Amino acid sequence: MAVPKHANGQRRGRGSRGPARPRALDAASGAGPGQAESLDFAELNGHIGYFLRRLQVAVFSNFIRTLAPMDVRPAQYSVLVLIASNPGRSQSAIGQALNIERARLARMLHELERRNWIERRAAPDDRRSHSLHLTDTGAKALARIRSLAARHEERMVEVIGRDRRLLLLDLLREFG
Amino acid sequence: MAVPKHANGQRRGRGSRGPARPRALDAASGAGPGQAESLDFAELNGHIGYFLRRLQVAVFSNFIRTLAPMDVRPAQYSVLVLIASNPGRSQSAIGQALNIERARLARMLHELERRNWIERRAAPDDRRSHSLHLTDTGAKALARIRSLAARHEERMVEVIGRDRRLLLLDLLREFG
DNA sequence: ATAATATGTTGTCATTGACAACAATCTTCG
DNA sequence: CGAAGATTGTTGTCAATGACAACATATTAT
Repeated sequence: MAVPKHANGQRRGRGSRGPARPRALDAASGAGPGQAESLDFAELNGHIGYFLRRLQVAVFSNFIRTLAPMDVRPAQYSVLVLIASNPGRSQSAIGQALNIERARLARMLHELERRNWIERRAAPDDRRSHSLHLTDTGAKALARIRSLAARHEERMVEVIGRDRRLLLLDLLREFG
Repeated sequence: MAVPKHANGQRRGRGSRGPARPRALDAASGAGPGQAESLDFAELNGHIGYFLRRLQVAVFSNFIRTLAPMDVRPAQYSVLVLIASNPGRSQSAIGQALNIERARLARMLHELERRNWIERRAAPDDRRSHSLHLTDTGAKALARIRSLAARHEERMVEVIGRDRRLLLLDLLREFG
C-alpha cells in the first residue's frame, strides 16, 4: 500500500504569516506570474458548490499530506475516531453515521484490521453484526494520528483565519 | 452514456418550508426514527474538513440531480460556463483556471465535442493549442443548463438559508 | 540549430461510490 | 411454530475521477 498516489502535490512553502488576509490554500486562483489575462469567472462565482468544492479539495489535500506519515486518509480517520469514541458499535451504525456505504466500509475495515488497528468482535446480541473496537496498537496509532490531525487543523486556522474557521464550523455544524 | 450512475438517490420531499431552521440537506445526521442511541461525534466536530466534505457532497448531489435532464456534471458545467464567458481560450488555460488536469480535460472535451456543444479550433498564434468555442447547439444547451443551475442554486438557498449562503459565498470567495 | 518547454493526446493505474447477489441472522406475522 | 421478509456483512463488478508516464507536435531559450 504505502503512501497512496492520491496524496497529490501542492507544496508551496510560504513563510510570512502576518495577520494579513490569508492567501489561497491551493491551486488555480489566478495570481501567478506570467499568466494570460485572467479569465472571467463571474458566473461561477454565483455558485456555492464551486467554492465549497475547491475549499474542500484543498483542505483534504492538506489533511492527506499532513497525515502522510501515518498513511491515513480522511475517511479512515473518521472511522477510527468514531470507533474510538463509540466502541462496540456495528459496521452498519458506523457506516450510517458517516454516510459510508456498507460494502465500502467492509473493505475499509479489512484494511484497518490488516494493520491491526481495529478488530471485529462477535456482537453478543445480534450474531449478524460485528462490534467494532480499537486494538491497543490502534489506540497508540490513533494517538499519533490525532496529533497530526491537530496539526492539520491548526494549519487550516492559519490559512482560513481563526475567526473565519469558527464561523464556518458554526455554519456547517447544522448540516453534518 | 445516459444518466450517469453517479446521480445518486436522495429524494426526500419535505413540504413545510417554514422560516424555521433549515434541515439537513442529506444523509446521516442522526434524527431518523428507530436509530440506536446516536453516536458521539464530538471529535469530528472539531474538523472543518468533515463538514465541508458533507456539505459539498450534498450540494453536488443536488446539482447532479437537478441537472439530470441535461446530463451535465459539475465539472462539465464549469467548463461550459468558462468557455462561454471566455471564448477562444486554450485547453491549458481552462484547465488551469478550473484546476482540471490536462489529460482529464482533453477527455472531457471529447465528450462535449461529441455532443456538439463545443468545438476546438486551430489557434492562430500557437499551433500546438486549440482555441475553445461553444457551438450554436452548445449555446442553446447552455441556456437550458443555466436555468437548471439557477434552480439548483435556489434550492440551496432554501436549504442553507439565504443569509447563510451569502455568508458562505463571502467566506469562500477568497479561496476559489 | 539544439536543447529545453509547452500543449494536447492516449494508456494505464488506484481510489472511490454505487449497486447486485449472496449467506447468515433476525423479525414479523399468519 | 414456521415461512416470508428484512437486516448485516461480504464479495464481485462497473463507472467516474484523479494522477502520472509517454508520446508527437510545436514553440522558446540558449
